Amino acid sequence: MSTIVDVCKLAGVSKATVSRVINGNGPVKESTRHTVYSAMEQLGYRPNTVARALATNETSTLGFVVSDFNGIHFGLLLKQASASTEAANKQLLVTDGHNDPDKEYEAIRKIEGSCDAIVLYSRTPTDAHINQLAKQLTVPLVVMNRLAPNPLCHVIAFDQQGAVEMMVDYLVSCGHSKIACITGTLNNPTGQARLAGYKNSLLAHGMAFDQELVVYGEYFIESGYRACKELIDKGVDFTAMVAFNDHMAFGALKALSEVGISVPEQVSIIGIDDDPTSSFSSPTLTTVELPIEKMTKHAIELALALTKDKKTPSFHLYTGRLIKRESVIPCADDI
Amino acid sequence: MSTIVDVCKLAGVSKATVSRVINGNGPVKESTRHTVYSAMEQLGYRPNTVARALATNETSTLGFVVSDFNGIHFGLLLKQASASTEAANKQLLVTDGHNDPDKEYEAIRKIEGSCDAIVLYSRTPTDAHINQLAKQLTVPLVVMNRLAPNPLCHVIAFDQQGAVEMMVDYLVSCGHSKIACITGTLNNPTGQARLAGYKNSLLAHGMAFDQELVVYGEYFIESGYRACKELIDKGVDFTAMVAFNDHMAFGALKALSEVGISVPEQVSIIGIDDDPTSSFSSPTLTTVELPIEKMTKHAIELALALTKDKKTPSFHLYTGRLIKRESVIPCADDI
DNA sequence: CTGTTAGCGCCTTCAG
DNA sequence: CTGAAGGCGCTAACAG
Repeated sequence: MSTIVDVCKLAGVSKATVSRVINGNGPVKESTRHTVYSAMEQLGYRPNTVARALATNETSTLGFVVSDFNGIHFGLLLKQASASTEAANKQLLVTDGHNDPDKEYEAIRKIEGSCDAIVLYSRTPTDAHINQLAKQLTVPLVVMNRLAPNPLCHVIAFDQQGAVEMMVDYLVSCGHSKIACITGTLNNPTGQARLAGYKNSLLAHGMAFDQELVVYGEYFIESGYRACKELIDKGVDFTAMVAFNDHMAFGALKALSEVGISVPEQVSIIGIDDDPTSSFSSPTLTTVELPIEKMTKHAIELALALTKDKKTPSFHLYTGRLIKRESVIPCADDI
Repeated sequence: MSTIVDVCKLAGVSKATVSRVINGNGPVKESTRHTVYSAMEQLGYRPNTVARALATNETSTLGFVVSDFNGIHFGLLLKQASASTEAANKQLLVTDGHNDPDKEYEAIRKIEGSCDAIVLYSRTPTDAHINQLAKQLTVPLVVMNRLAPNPLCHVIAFDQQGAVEMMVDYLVSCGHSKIACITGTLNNPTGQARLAGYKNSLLAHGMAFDQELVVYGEYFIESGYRACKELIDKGVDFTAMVAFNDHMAFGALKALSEVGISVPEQVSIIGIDDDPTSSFSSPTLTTVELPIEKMTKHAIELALALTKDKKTPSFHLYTGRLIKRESVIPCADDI
């Protein structure tokens, strides 16, 4: 690989001049600029990224950490992240947090030195983790998927509780009162907020919270299947069901159809995510859409901006949107 | 951020010594090693990744390029890629090729300088693209998803044609003869090989290829829906259907159910991918599983090995595995 | 076992 | 408008 010195020799100029034409800054006479260009071309010269990073103290890459590469929104998330990053002519360094706050912490500290800012999309870390990170990190941090503002870092949030409230409200407005719930993992803020939304909406409608109607899921399709089966096996009576994501709703659909319970005639179902498959299940799934792409775009752009100049920590809340499809209808038991 | 010099001063030793304890190479007296360690700790010192990369000419990161972040296997792929990479204590620099060979080429040239080897998982590039890359790249290249050996780079391949042959063979063995086909995009080797598999298997069974039975899809669920609808609208007669991936099969399932054609009683369907959802559709989907994780692991490990010492280009072929579920049954028309 | 001395390839004042 | 020189932080011979 040829270096800047090779270009210097061939073009008969100094490193400074070559550097100027590479970076398009500083004044260079048109003619010398030209000779330098052709020298570079002749040599197939490409500036060394690493050397440049060392000299400028800028890597021109953005770190992106997700809790688990195999997560639901992952494709969209990275698609958008990559688009926004490339639009700014930067690179994306992505890392998997392995759904474990400690591993995630390690992962972040590891990539810290290779990027100019970090965006964290994760469900696992506690506030303590985040705070520690924000304090230790030498690069700006933008956190997605937190529930509350943080005095130490910027957060792009989604109103998890509000989304589930929206779902339950809708079911109630359709006359349902026996509303089952398949939760997600409850050991993190997202799951907890969603469950709070479920309880809260019931409460708001003067309905009692019944533990028996609640089964535990883990966001995967199988866990929705299993959870719903559990409900059926226990003989719990319900006319509607809230699933903490679309995939689990699909699993529930399967469990219900296996025992001959028809959706939506006997049971209405609603999910969250607006997974692409939701328009193609039978019946099509009523759900709440998360503005993942908008949020991601925002996060990346914020992170990019922070590499230029720090701002005081901000908080941005996004909300979901109800998408009505076939899986919810008025309650048949309704009197 | 403290540098190696700060550690030197505090520990009262030279840079060389500090470097030795950091890298655990070269002899260092136990006691001085200890003082250096505590100095580092006291300062919260962390070696500068970029500087080290410049000095060693090794970035300890691996480039991974996918044709599209929002692709089907993407989650699993990156999950495995990240696992293998981290196992080797390296980082993953991923890039989206935007389903366009030229953009992809640019993307690769761009990350080239930031990694020690590159793994390319893509459908779009032609052999010419690959060859050009292999020639120009200054780091080793491992390509996944090619169909044939390449004299210039290592390839980890999947037997696309064989997979579809397997599918058609199975349908034929079930007595089907009017077998429709929803293709994927046909402007790349994968789609072409799969279509060749379809034709080839028919031929092998002495059956004629009928263009009317073939509709064009683009791997998304909607395109499967649309393609199947097209078939139905045209009044084409078929008792079985091959879809070039599971998602399109789901779309087809929807289209069929909308017009009251029951699967598998009236039409059998088979897909490729073994998508997690395939066990939960109604009916569950017969499909061919791709050993994506194995292939990815292999690719990463090979790439990692190549950073140590180059080997002469190799070719590794993986094959699919038929997974029988409910969506295929013997042909009713069978006499 | 440890220190000295060059670089790695580029950017960036500061002179001219 | 251009060149010289120092430095980014670390590694790696080479001496001692």
